[in-house]
Order: sequence, then structure tokens, then C-alpha cells
Amino acid sequence: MNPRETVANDLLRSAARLSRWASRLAAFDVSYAQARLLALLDELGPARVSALAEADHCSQPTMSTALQRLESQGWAGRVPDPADARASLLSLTPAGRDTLEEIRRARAAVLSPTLASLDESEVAQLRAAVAALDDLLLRAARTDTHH
Amino acid sequence: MNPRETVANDLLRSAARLSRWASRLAAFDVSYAQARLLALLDELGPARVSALAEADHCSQPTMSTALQRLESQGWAGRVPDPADARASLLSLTPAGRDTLEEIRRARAAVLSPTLASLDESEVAQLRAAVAALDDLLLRAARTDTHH
DNA sequence: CAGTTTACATAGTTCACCTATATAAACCAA
DNA sequence: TTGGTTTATATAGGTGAACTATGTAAACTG
Repeated sequence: MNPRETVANDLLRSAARLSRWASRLAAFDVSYAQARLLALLDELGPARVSALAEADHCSQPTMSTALQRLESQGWAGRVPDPADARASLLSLTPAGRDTLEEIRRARAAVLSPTLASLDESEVAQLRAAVAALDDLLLRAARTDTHH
Repeated sequence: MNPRETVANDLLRSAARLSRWASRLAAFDVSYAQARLLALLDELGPARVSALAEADHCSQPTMSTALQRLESQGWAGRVPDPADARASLLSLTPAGRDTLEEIRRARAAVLSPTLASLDESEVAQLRAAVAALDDLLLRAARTDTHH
């Protein structure tokens, strides 16, 4: 395995561990996938089922049932798409928005005792790490859609 | 939200996206959880069910059935623990090790077109990001086990 | 206007997780 | 040494998240 492959592996391993660790500790009554979907709805505003599925990289049926779960909790609602009677437009309800905010606070809180023990230069390193990850994701997305 | 909370949120979001993106593209016949378990077995060598569950941050029954699936594929095997007849020691079989290597290659390959477009300083930034994440995880684990 | 495509829902399956509980070995106290 | 507790694992039973295949109805299109 060449050096770049090693970096790739290490990066994926560490990112996965961090992600897994945080979602395990931040335990509410809302699952990881549902939290992701709340954030997606918040970001994409009123959107169709298929648009949400594509953005979340999951199949359309998966998104359909996930949205039904959110709707049954009162966190999302739909209106018929005025432009196309086959489609619906999904958005967060106020309750859904509140839940999303709560989740964000809880996720940040999981890391906060650890972050509190860091000095400024270490926080700066983390910020740089975030920037590096985001840059990689941006490039990866471009490579991905190129074919 | 204070600056450190923002870093926390950004970091978790980016790590989750990267992880999800990589596992979506690297599609083999082995699931994400099983791949994680193969890596864990490789790392911890012959280990007990409960030790593996703790290391993976999942419940013992979850680990039991996950191991049974791996065993039924011929990727893991167990011997009775000579020190305790209640316990077993699990390890990778040669086939399991081969599969793990294959998975690692495939995961790295997902990132490789993107990595190829980076210059040396950008790769160095990624290495630094990995180090920052690992450091954070180490500290987080300490904070976690303190009570 | 008939046929195709599109948007979504439903059916049916598998896996990954959980809690609760059963089983059997090990340990420990009287 | 035996009876009770703890420990290591397995099993039962349930939910959520993912998939493919397919059904239904609206919208296009020749």
C-alpha cells in the first residue's frame, strides 16, 4: 500500500470512529438516519421525495418510509407540488426544527468536555482538519459526478 | 453557539459525510458493520466476544450475532479460552484476512482518484487532520471512561 | 388518444442494532 | 463443600434502515 493509500485508509478509519463515537453517546429518541434527514430537510427546504433521496444517497423507497416516520412524529409535513400532482413537497414543521436544534446542541455537547481540555493551538488544528476534510469532500464530489 | 461548539458540529458533520460517502461508493458484498468487525479482529487478535463488543461500542448480543455471521462466512473462527470455559477467543481466518485486505484496497481506491489530484502539501494537511482526529478520539475516550 | 415515462408508495427481505432473559461456568462465603 | 452471586455468552423478540421489485397514478409524447 503506497503512502497515499495509507492516508486514505487512516482518514476513513478515523472519520468513521469519530462519527460512530459521537452518535453513540448523543443518545436521544431520534435515530442517526432521522437526524440526518432533519438536517437535510432544513437545508433543502421544501423538496420532493426523490430530490431528498438523491441528496442523501439512498433509494427512493428508503426515503419514502423515512419521511413517513418523520411525518408521524410531527416533524415533517408535505403539500402537493403545485407544478406536478404526482409529487409532494416536504418540509420541516416548527416541531421538527426545534428537534433539530436540540440534536445539534446535544451532539456538540458530547464533544464539549473533550474540547474544553484543548488549548487554542489544538482547536486551531481541529479547525484545519475540518477544512481539509471539507476540501477533500468537495474534490471527491467533483471526481464523482464527472462520470 | 460558541466557537468550540461550532468546531465540534463542523467536525462531526464532515466526518460523518466523508465516512458515509466512502462506504456508499465502496460497495462489495460485505456490509459496513462486518468490515468494521474484520478490522477489529485483525487489530485485537484472539479476543473475547465481550472485549470486541466493548471495543466496537455495541452490545454483547449484537457482537455475538455479528461474529456468528462472520463465522458462517468462514472469515472468523473461535477456540475455547483455556483460561475460562465460559469464554471463547475469536480471530480472523486466513480467508477473513484476505477479505479485509480486499476491503482496504477498495476503500482506498474510492479516494485514490481524488488523492491523486492533491499536491504534497495537501496530503500533508490530510495527515495532520488524521493526527488531530486520532488525538481527539484518544482524549474523548479518556474523558468517557473517567465515569 | 394510446403508450411511455415519471413520482411516489407498498411489499418483502436482510442486516444491525437494542433490551430482556436464559444458561452455564467461575468465584466466594459460610 | 455447597449455595448464591457474578460473569461470559447465547437466544428471543422487536425496531429501524437499507435494498430490489413492483404497483399506481399523473404527466408527457408521438
